[in-house]
Amino acid sequence: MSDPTERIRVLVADDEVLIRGAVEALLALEEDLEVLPGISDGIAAVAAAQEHRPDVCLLDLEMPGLDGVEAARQILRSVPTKVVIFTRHARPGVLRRALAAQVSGFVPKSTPAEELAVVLRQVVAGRRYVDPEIAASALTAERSPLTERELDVLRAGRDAARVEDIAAALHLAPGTVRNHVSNAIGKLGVRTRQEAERAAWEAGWI
Amino acid sequence: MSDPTERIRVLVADDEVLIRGAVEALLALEEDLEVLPGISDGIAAVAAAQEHRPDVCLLDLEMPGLDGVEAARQILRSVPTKVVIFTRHARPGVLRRALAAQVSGFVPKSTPAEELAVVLRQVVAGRRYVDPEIAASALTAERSPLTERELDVLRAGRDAARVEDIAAALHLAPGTVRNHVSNAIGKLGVRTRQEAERAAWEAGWI
DNA sequence: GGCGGGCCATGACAGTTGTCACGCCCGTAG
DNA sequence: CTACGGGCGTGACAACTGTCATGGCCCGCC
Repeated sequence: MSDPTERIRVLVADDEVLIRGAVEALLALEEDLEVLPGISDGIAAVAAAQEHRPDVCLLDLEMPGLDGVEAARQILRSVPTKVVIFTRHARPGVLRRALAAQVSGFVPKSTPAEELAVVLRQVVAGRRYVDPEIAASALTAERSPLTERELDVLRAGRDAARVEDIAAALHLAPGTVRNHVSNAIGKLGVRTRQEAERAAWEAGWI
Repeated sequence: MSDPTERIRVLVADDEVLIRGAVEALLALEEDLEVLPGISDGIAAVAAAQEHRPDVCLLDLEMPGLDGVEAARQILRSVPTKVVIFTRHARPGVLRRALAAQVSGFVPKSTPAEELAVVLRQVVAGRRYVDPEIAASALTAERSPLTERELDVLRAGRDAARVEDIAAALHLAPGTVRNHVSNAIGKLGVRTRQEAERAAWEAGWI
């Protein structure tokens, strides 16, 4: 896989073309890396990975079509390669989800640029790399104080305007939904349902 | 300023270090560009611009401390240089604000990477560059259907939880605020105050 | 078995939000 | 001058949201 005479073949997927181009340029500076033609969305990334069989895929988390973790899952199911996720919002919950999908690396966009090539080499060599900052916060982060049902309600609330809609979607009485919402609001220390949803989202719980 | 024997000196500011590094690497490939030490926030960008007096500053719009446009305003007030803003969310209203701040270039992060150096050269040569896509949508975008007062209310609502707080901030009766909100909701075709605020924000009206 | 404790479900109640109909002021057209 | 229309400000009213007290269910533990 990492025969020293062969260069490491890297596939980069990011919908922000400017950034993808920049990252590709950065990686192309490394003599032992070969950058494959870049990709702009999750579905195309899966197809490209299957076609080119790169040594490692660098996937942006936020992409149209398929998000990075989902794309990683599909790629890893069909191609013997490694995946590194990189993302802007490094929420602990996402890290968990990514690791569950057998991703080998996880870097936030706040890491120094020089690190990136190092991480790719490590990952290709069979090791894992997780940004220490995020790893720490994922470990120290207390598990969600919210109950399963409360999470359900907040999740359902993300695409429902009125409480009554949530109730209908979950086959509950409106009062029940209000109660779960109220509990969540109390636990999260916020004042409104929307805020609770945002807070839970940012904590990576939904 | 662009003496052919001197290279163009570029200052890049972006809080996402990985991306900044990548962009710097991309620009460093161009022989006629000299990349100065990068910066991670708006305030530092102003200081760095004053110290190094680059030919052009490439500023990310979303930065902690000072946002790109505000940083541009301060830089242009004190240093003879050009500014190019680059951003993820290219809303027409932001473009207006940027141009009002005498910015010379405006590129979304979805432009192809090769463009970037071209834009910088153009700007240093005294011309302007605005992403044609955004320019078009800024021109065709109908002016806000909202009245001045309605915009005020939505603006004030962005950092107030309850309607009553908005009323207090604007020295109005709560009922009046509710009325403006209601009008805005109707005009924007949404169902709740928060949605109206988001819609107005994304349209670049507040 | 009997006893808490946690979670879920529900309805009553109070506070907040959105809708409506109205009055005021001002600029303009007839 | 008068009528009209548009924007602003206001209160009454209805709908929605968040809080609270209550009860059922399941599980672990004397």
